[in-house]
Amino acid sequence: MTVRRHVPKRARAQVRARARKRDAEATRARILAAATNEFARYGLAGARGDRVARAARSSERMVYYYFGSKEKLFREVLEASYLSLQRAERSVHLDDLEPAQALDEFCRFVWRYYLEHPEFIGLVNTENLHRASHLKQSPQLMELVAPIVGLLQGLLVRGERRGVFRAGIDPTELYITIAALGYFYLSNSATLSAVLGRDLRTPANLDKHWRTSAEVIQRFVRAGAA
Amino acid sequence: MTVRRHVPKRARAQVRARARKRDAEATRARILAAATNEFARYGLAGARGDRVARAARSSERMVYYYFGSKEKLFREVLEASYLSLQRAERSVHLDDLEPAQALDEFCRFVWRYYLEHPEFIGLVNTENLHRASHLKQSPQLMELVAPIVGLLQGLLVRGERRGVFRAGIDPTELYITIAALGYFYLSNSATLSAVLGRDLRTPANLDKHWRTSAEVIQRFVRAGAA
Amino acid sequence: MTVRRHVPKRARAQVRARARKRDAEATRARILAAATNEFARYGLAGARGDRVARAARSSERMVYYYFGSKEKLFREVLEASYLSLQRAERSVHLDDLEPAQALDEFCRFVWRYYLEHPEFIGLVNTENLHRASHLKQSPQLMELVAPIVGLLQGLLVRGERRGVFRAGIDPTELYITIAALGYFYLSNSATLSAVLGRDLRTPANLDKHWRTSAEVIQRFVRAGAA
Amino acid sequence: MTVRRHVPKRARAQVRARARKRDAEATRARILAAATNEFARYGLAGARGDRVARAARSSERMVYYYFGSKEKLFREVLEASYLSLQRAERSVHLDDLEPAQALDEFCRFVWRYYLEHPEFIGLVNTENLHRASHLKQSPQLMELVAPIVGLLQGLLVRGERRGVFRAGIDPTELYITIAALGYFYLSNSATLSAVLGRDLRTPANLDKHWRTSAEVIQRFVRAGAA
DNA sequence: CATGAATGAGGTTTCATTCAT
DNA sequence: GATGAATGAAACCTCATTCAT
Repeated sequence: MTVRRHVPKRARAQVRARARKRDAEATRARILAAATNEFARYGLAGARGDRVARAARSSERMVYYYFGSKEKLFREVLEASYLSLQRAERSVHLDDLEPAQALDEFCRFVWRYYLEHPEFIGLVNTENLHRASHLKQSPQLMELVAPIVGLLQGLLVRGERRGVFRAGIDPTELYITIAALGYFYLSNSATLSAVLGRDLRTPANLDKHWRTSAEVIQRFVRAGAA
Repeated sequence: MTVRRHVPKRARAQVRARARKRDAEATRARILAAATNEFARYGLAGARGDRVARAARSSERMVYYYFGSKEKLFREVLEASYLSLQRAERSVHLDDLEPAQALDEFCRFVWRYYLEHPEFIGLVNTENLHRASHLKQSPQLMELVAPIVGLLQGLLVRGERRGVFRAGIDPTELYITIAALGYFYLSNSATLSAVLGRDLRTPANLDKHWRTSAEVIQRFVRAGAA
Repeated sequence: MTVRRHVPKRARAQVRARARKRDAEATRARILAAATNEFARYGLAGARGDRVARAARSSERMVYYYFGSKEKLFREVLEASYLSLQRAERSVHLDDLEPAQALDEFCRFVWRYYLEHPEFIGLVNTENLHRASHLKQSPQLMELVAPIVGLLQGLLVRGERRGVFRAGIDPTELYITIAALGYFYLSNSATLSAVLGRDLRTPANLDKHWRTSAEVIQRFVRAGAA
Repeated sequence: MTVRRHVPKRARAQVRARARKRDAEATRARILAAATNEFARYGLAGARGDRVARAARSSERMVYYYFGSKEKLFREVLEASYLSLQRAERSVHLDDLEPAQALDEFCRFVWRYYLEHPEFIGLVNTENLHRASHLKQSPQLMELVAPIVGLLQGLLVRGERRGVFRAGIDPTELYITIAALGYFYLSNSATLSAVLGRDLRTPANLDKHWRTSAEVIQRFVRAGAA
């Protein structure tokens, strides 16, 4: 008989459970991750339950065990994606920078986020196809972006006071403009590349677009002749 | 029973054949229109053959009779939509206008086109979900937008010569930027409205966005301090 | 080449179609018959689509092709069963008989119908489990039994005038009583047999019950001391 | 933290065990009650384990823990229901009453029992759908109703001796007839109401039916002209 | 040419039940 | 003794497509 150090009974059970794949949290998380990818790639209608199950190293049955239905799964995926964006947004701190630089930083953040989270773009497109019906069911998400607009507003006021930004800029419109420049380019890169005969996904072109976008924004807010 | 004048048998057959042909083409057109709407609203995976058939006052069987398969139908719909855009673009004449005004006109055209052709946005989003795989199969469409970029390039050169536009602007990037501002706003209005707590589809907000976009572009190209 | 008599083109097509099992009416009818049996034997929840398909020498797909859903199939089965009963009821003619004999004849008809249509009992029990929710959706069935009650009423009046039936009998209650005696015995024969230790389905016992029932009814309506 | 008197460890364990046992039995009872309701409302095939668990404020797992399988649970429910009826029947005492009045009392008991135990009707219908297969597996239930038939037989003999009941009435048939009048009316009230266009569940109609039934039985047994 | 009938394959979901502590 | 996690099997239903005249 082997000697063993005392370990709390509960902890031991968990260890064994995890080994045997009886870890609810982990299973749920794997399914959610797989579903995020699936919905982003194929949309809601095109997503397949068995692909989700296989990618999550689980079973289709488990998907329903944890999420109830395809639509509910999509809702959770969407919520999680927006919450993820929100979390990232909270990590942006612009107060220490000069207004122009801060705005530049913000644009860079947005661009990077879209670039590094293609699944977000896929999910949001799908949700727009469905006229935001799932989003509307998540009350907590209704005021998700509000803080980010507030942040931009503060920045505009600060810049205006220092005389570097002009007055009269709607922060919501500014936010939409910044988002549009990055989102559209990445979301539509496939058709645009085909139709413009130019691969928009090469590092050089990605970089060029980022620099163009930054300049578009700077010139838009900059104080100066009307 | 109706009385009818004697008409040679052969001629009568021809008339009937022509009528049938007209009907056939009308049916085909109705199916194509219905399918355009269906694919735009529901995506490729979400589109339903029976809905197309019903909306076209035809039968599912006819859809296959004329188009062979769902994917081929989608391809035809997509082609027709891009050709429609191309036709509209050819109707834009900017040579008689001042460069700044001409650019404004162009922006207005793009915005209007997206606003009045929501199905185009839906189809393009769907095609991007499929990584432009259908578009790539239509050789004639490969250089569809090229002329429009050429047009912009001409405009930029003209403006630069007159000293109203600055140098160094990539016409392709300019085109993408103009497109982005309109497309993103309209394509994502549902989720943005939900998340910003502001209905982006009200006439007032649509107009505000159009004016903001026009200004973004003007300030971007305008000659002046770097 | 074989000589053959002229046969209308359409008829020939039908013949061939039937041979190849492309006869919509017949397929639909086979499915309906199979479903009637299935629902009667197993109830709505217990009925299985594949059993219906197999019994109908068709496919599960065809069941949905013709009936849309399990519930709609059940509704059609139920409607058809009630219509079948109605048709049988219309064939009962009691006007030529003496009132007492006519009533006897009517009881016999009811008893026989239940005895020869066990599927009707099964379906009606199932529908009662569902609180008649399907029946309520078939407007045409709402006044199905009304005529039969009217017929009984006429009989009661006639008997009363001749002094052989007493006054004050509610025809609806009489109908329910007649139905109850037969229906309950046959519907519950399994549990009753088990619990009474006597096989209620032997010919002798079936006959005894029929005779008892007839007497119960006769003594109920007969004129005489209160 | 509550202060508590010192109690020997062993005794405390016993108390706890007893409490647990009480809890266990209470849980079991709640499940049985919930299952009774569920099977009565939805039949065997239509019954859902999770609904039973929720209604019993327990878990699906516990249902299997205590009852092993859905069918065994149904068997227990059925047995308990028949035993409940038997218990009620044993409380009926008719010896002190005049035969006619005693029979009336008996009819009233049967009617009341059905009226107040709709779950009994639901369960029995379900069991008949299954051709009494579960009932046949419970040996103790085989002679459940025998005593009640014996009671009726005694009553018939008594009434015959006093000259108020006629001879030759089969007590089993009498029992079935009494049961039929009440059971059928209540079991089929949904479809009958729909089809007769008259709500059989109103107090007035329930009362009218009870009175009719009582008269049917009295006239059936009463001594008098053949 | 046109069409009513048919269908294989696979999708989502549910069900009763067992595993493993 | 009690329980959270898991699951195989099969249910219902849908989809894009073809058959056969």
